[in-house]
Amino acid sequence: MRIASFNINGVKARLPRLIEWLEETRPAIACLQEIKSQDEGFPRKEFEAIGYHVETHGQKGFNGVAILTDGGPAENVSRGLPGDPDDEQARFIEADFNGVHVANLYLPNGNPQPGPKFDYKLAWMERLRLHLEGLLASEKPCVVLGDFNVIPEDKDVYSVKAMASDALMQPESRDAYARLLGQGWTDALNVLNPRGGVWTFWDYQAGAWQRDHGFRIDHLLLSPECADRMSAAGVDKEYRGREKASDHAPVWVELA
DNA sequence: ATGACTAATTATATTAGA
Repeated sequence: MRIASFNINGVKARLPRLIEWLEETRPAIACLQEIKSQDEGFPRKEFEAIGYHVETHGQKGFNGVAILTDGGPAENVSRGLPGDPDDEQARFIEADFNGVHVANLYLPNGNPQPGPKFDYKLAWMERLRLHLEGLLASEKPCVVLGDFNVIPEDKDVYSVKAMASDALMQPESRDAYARLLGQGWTDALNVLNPRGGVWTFWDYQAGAWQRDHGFRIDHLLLSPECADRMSAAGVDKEYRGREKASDHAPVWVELA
């Protein structure tokens, strides 16, 4: 079964591209970030028409995540990252489908740094770490995926110099990501491409796509139970080059 | 050193993204 993640940068602006991608690659589970839509405004009928069930966790204007499942509804759907009842940003949704637990996240960007947005990012990552402890302890097959807004290592960015002061690759961001992996998660794209050079995001500006100025910030973390079943993982890079594309490309993992 | 794009919003400039 294929499990995919796609930061779509606006579900309404991306609708034709999104339907096209689902029909062409047909993931069993598709996790979306940056739907930029409230739940009631999400165009669910268009997805249901091609056989997907829809679970959303949205808010007005920005953020927002969704889980699409092929041929049946997700179960045990839970919205919001535990640990801070005052956090109103819609960045996390998790559910079970086909015997796998998927946690879909849109981690805060954190720019500009230093500042309150960076503090929020690091606090969010600490909450995530605590929550993922529990998922690992369950010993169920789990995939934690989405837009992590972290460039894990220098090999994951086209230019270290150009991004040096960005929140995405500050030591604090990288340390927090490394602590997650240290719990026992497998970074699927990383283990299959140990030398790096794999990008999932290309900025709209300055011809970044044409120059291949990208970086890897969309990740698929597999629990040991899932890592054993991984048969392939990759980036659907060509979708970044299409008309009215998102600035992210989809990422996916195939589990036996 | 700066700006470049794109999407959404009680919009015609601002916020946010990365």
